[in-house]
Amino acid sequence: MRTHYCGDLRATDIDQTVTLFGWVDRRRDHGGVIFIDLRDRTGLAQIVSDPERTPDSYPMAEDVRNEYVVKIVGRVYQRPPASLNPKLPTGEVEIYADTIEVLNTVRKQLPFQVSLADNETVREDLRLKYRYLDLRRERMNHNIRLRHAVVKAIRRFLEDQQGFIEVETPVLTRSTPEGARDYILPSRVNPGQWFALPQSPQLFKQLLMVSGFDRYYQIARCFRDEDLRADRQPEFTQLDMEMSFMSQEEIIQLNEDLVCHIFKEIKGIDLPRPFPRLTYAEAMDRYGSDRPDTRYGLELVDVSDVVQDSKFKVFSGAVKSGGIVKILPIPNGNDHISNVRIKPGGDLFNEATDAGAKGLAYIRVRDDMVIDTIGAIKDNLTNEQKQEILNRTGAQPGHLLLFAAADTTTVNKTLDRLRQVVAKELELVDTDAINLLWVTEFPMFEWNADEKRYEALHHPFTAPYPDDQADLPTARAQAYDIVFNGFEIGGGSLRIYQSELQTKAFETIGLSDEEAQEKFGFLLEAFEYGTPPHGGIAYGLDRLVMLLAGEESIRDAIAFPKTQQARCLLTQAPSTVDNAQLQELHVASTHKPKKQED
RNA sequence: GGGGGUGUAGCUCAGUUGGCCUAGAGCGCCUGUCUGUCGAACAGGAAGUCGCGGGUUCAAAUCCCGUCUCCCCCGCCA
Repeated sequence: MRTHYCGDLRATDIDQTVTLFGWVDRRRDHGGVIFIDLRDRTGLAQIVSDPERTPDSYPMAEDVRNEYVVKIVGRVYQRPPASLNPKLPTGEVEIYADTIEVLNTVRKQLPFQVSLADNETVREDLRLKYRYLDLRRERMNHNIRLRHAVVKAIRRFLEDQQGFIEVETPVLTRSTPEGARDYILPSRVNPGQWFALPQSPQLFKQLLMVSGFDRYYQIARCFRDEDLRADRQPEFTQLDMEMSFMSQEEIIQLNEDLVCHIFKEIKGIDLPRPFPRLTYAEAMDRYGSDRPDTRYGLELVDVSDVVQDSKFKVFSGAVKSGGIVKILPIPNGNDHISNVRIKPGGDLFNEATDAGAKGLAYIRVRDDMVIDTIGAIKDNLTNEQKQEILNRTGAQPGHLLLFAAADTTTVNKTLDRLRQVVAKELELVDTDAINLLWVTEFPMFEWNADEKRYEALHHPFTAPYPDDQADLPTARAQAYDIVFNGFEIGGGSLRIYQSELQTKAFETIGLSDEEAQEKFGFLLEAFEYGTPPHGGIAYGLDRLVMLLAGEESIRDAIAFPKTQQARCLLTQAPSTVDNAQLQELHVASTHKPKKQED
């Protein structure tokens, strides 16, 4: 049997006879001596075979090829001084192979090299089709093991230090309104009825609080049938938590403890405490986003009051109709960003109009603080107004000021996007920085102008601040998001635990008593039987692992992810099924496949 | 649903205004030389439905139309 892992061998193992199993990572044949890099999950070890020192193993060493699975028995030796390899943890030693046994060969040409140079990449669709080979590679092997380490750290902390217990909740559950599109499954036993896969264990974890479990967590698979992005998969994993009898402050503290524990375990970093906090209003004001990336400046400046009476109608008009005017000040922007890019047809202009803005005004600050801009702005702002704009933005010669004037949402969305584009282009992002922060005091509801109704910003079980209960539509929620370098990695809230207040919340989003009863009756009823005050949080585990791994796609944090078309290239799922299978489920497809020639 | 990008040897890519393309390079693969390499080196060799289908042309990897894949983004994702 195996006595050691390859990557663990050290000088202290010298003179030992070891048995190793693994894959041939590389083979270097010098005619008289053959080196084999043997790889297992821990790393590489150099195997040596030549006709004099290891006559028995030499014929086999000649025959093995990359990715063969072999068993090697041999003795650990100190490497000759000139042959030490400081690049390898095992680089001080090598194994003289007494025997090399091929346990399995590679019968087909490998679709890509498992072991390849750092600067080479492989097309992602190939990697996904042959994911088992991709996972053999260092990068993915590391990511998946990192993911495990994160989960392990979470479990150790929550279970061993904080008294949480993990409870599994159903994957076959019921469809609920609001939120994302559900994945649904037909019930064979109940013709015409459907299960839904959970978008999150939200309702169950609240019920577990009613049951008195007090501290629940789960590494929970969640499903949302929406279009994919680099950081969004249709099935993903949440670290889901819920606690009873804790204030928002206590929950935030416990979660800072958790996040610090994770960073300490994974990165060996002691994060500074407490994490900075921004209210939602402050985040929107300063960054135009509820998940600001604070690794760089470029804070927005509101000048609505300065320009509200100006003769430049774009500005004053926006303010008069209830909107705002804000500036994104860009130090040295004049050197990097040309007028062509700001004017119609330019990429920054398009970025702005994509966000809903009608255009993009600008002021360039030249030497001696001379203002360079279009005539309409130059002529229609008073000197006092110009001076105040320069003062507020802290403008210096070289500054480019980009203006957005519209309704508040559009202005923030526009400048948030431009802020990110500019930061990336001017390389203002400190990629080594780790910025964690809380965003608090979210509004309970958001007005949906298209559907003319309020929508829950977080979800409809979120509790308002006690002082705000009288007017729910404008109430602030006791909700909190945790943001990591501009990514929302988690969010949670205190929950409503009184059925009267819950009913009011449903009313606010236009969910009638009847509908509420039909969809959430079980929850409302549960609240009638002694419900503790409770609250919780859920983290996007895949996203967290992605960021910790330094990856830019959530797929690189998941062993077997889906493509952007929500397909699995490895198994070719989803697929068609037999008609008989459908009939059994009382289901018929209405999809008409395109004509195929054959 | 929409916008953008992509597809050429097993892999990563080059291939300019259509013709020196009978499609190249590096890596990998195969054969050989070589006893201290570690992305071994050197010599030789095999290897292509230029995503797929149509069209224009004397001539298409290159131009046009359609279509598919994968990626990024918008919408969507409480």
